[in-house]
Amino acid sequence: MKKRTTIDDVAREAGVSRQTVSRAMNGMDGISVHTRDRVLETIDDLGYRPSRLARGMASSQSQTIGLIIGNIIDPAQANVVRGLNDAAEAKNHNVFLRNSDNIAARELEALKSLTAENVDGIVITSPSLPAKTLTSFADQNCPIVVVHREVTAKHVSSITTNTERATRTVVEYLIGAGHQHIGLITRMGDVEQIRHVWGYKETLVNRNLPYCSSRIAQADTNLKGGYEAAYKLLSKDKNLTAIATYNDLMALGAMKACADLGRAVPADVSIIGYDDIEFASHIKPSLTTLRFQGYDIGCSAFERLMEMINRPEEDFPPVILNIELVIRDSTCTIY
Amino acid sequence: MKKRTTIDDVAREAGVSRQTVSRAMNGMDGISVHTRDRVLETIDDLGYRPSRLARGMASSQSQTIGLIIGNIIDPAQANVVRGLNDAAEAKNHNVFLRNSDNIAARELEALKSLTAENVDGIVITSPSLPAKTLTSFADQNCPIVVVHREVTAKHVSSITTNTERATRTVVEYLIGAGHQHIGLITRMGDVEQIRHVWGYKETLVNRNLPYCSSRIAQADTNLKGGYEAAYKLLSKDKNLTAIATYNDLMALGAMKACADLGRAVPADVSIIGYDDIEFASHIKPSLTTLRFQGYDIGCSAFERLMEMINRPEEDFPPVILNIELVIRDSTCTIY
DNA sequence: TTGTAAGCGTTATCAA
DNA sequence: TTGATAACGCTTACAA
Repeated sequence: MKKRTTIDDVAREAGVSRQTVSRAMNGMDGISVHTRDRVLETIDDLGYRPSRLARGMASSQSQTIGLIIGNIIDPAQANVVRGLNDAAEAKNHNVFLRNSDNIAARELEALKSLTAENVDGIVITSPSLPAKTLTSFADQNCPIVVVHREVTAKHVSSITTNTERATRTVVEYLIGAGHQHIGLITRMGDVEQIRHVWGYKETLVNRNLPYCSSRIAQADTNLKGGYEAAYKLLSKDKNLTAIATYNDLMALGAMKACADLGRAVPADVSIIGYDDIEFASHIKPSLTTLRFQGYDIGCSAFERLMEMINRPEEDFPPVILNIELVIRDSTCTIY
Repeated sequence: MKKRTTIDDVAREAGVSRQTVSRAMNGMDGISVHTRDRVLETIDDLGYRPSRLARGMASSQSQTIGLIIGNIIDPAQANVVRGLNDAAEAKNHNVFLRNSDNIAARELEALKSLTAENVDGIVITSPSLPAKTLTSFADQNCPIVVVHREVTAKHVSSITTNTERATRTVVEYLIGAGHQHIGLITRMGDVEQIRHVWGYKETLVNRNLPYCSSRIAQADTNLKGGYEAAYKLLSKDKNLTAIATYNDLMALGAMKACADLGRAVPADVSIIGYDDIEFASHIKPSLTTLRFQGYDIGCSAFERLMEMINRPEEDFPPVILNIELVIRDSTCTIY
């Protein structure tokens, strides 16, 4: 239990003032090269590390950001966490993580607690909260980056795919492969869910195929949700030959439902996911899916947030990510 | 962009001193019920939230702990994060997360940076680092809870299963089911890996079955690692009828290898995992595995760490968790 | 029961 | 190029 080494210890040891030490370690100018080197060496000798707390107090920048995530058990989202964490670490920033379980009330609670913790900014993925709530927090001196949903406002910026377009891509692909009876497994009500359904409906209508809301099932965005939704869909509509899902977890759940119902994938039913988690390619049959680059998106979200913190008055247009369809063995052509 | 509400604002508004506000909000005594209520009301009116930074500075307790995890993409580990986060949130604590990718050097880096960040304590899962390194950090006024490995020292405490015993349970079960040629997929060198191999070897020897080191493969503890290890094992030893793995991810990878090699699970090869992640029961065939209660363990790790922080001089004996074998469809009896 | 004063370890501001 | 001094928002110790 030794006492903490402080900036004053370094100053005394190096025979300079506290402020000079500060200048040296923060790479500010107004200090001679010679002095800086000596101070840096002393810092090293003493194993000195500045206190984040004291820094935060003095500079009113905590070097800490918040990350609110729906479900960390989902590997796609875990990848966002990993990317954001690595990017933050590289810039000497810390991350407070909050798991919302995709519940709006918990997102709100997380937003409140994080702002109270003096974080410099917040990244939130697939929020269920209304845009208005988000912007009200952003106005309180706390920029927000929204991942996986488009929200445009002062101090708010988005990094997202175009869900509607992505869904069109998927459904087009299935129709092109000869499927006429396509089911959709989507998440519970929220803006993204509406876009998901739109993309689906629109494509069917454009292609002169019947649209039928009974072929849409809403469920929790996890294995169990996907399983139950697919089970229901396939049980009540024997004609379905394909199902598109909101994410890979749901797709894998749907594959299990097919197995339990004695429907072969892809021979009887084609399944298509969204995310391309590692499991997608390590399962039999491997999963056709849309690729979501979670890790990179986590990094980008951090970079974007830093820009917003450093240039508060600037507007940052949303980043719309490209989507890539990865065709594997869970889908096939029918005649 | 409004200015932060401080304790002084509350004090002024309530017509009391700063100290009285502090007493009221921290539930200390030496304050009249009447005054407290008035102060609390003012706090509420003003929407005041104390600054974690200032608190940390003044009390030299940051209300923040560190969590170093091997691989957050692994759902079993993600569950630990979730449990620990929820427990911490309930006690108004924050968590700094570090992903080590199971690399000892990154664990060390994380340990260094976290202690520099004035965390009150650290939880680390399955560390590769030598016990000595861990204890040296613990001595620096930073208690450590080690999950998934037993380390006993002053200011260090463990929550773990007995890997050796767990492995014995698994191998006994397989032998009892008639298997005589059992392979083992384990992680890269580390204390736990040695225990894993011991439990395996010991059981074989006790049951008078040949032990053969070529039936052991070491790999990364993920899907790819499990896939490659199983592929190698099954290719070079056609007699194997069962494989025990270090975790479910590796087991699922192994199942894919079986599929690619045209070996049916469980008819030709029985596979057994460790963790019981959600996928284990949502895959075809469902995975026989040992249950690891990640969420609860995360909670316990936090509680334990709080105890250690509050009672620094006390010794905390390791918690050895019970293991439960969950028999599903990836294993079968052979004759 | 309440208030006053002195830190905690930095950065920011201004003076030398 | 440097250094002294004042914040930052809170807790702790002590005085009233």
